[in-house]
Amino acid sequence: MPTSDRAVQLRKGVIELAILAVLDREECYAIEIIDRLGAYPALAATPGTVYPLLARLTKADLVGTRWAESPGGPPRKYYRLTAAGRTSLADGATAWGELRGAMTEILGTDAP
Amino acid sequence: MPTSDRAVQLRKGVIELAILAVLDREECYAIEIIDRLGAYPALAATPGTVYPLLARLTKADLVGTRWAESPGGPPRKYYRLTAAGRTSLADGATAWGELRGAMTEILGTDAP
DNA sequence: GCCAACTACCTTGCACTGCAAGGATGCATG
DNA sequence: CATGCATCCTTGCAGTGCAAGGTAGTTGGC
Repeated sequence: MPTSDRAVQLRKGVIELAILAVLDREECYAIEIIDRLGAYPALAATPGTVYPLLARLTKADLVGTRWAESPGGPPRKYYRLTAAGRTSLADGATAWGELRGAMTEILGTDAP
Repeated sequence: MPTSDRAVQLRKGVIELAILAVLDREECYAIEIIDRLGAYPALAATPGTVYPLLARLTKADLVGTRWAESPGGPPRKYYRLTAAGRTSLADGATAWGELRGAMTEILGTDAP
């Protein structure tokens, strides 16, 4: 077992959680994911970050892939959540909530 | 400068920010800091994490140190924020707020 | 036809972080 | 003095994020 504690993973893997959340909304290909994250400056990630991460997620069976033609350009590899991915997303969201709550208390700054 | 972008740092350095926040409230020695963080399971950290981190913060002049006798036991090294540390804490809190906002939107789960 | 530009895929190598494990030292009590 | 406790700290590993760079298919001007 690499790390049984979810919270520990979370502190490093905020982007992973964000990607799972994006894919929970709709099937996307990599560059689409990068664009979606780029809409939030705090979450912006580069291909060098996203591609290895998607490879990890695929290997862990949290996402599945599908090739599809594109209307002009090379074919696209679409990613979507598996059942395990949805479970992992739910766990991650819970852990995120705990981290967020703890940080809010410790920072003492309450923002709406 | 290793990293000019604060948000990038934050994703890895949540614990660093938490420690700055603890020291903003009161001067502490290392084991006290570990106990304060341990009050929040999501932020719990071990000595192996905290000592090197405090060494980094000291070297970066974000915290200062002071030795003081203890009532039974070896002397204690107390840490407190410097002016630069307070600035860094404020910056970090802002970056955290942005990350929190982005994650809240992307997760779609709105919790108060 | 053919070359440039664009889109899309992916890999390599480095620096930093978090952590488990383990040491070193001073004080108190049997 | 020997044991226990509080306190300090270091070493070495695994994992993450990222800049930089590399491959391949499609389109469009010439």
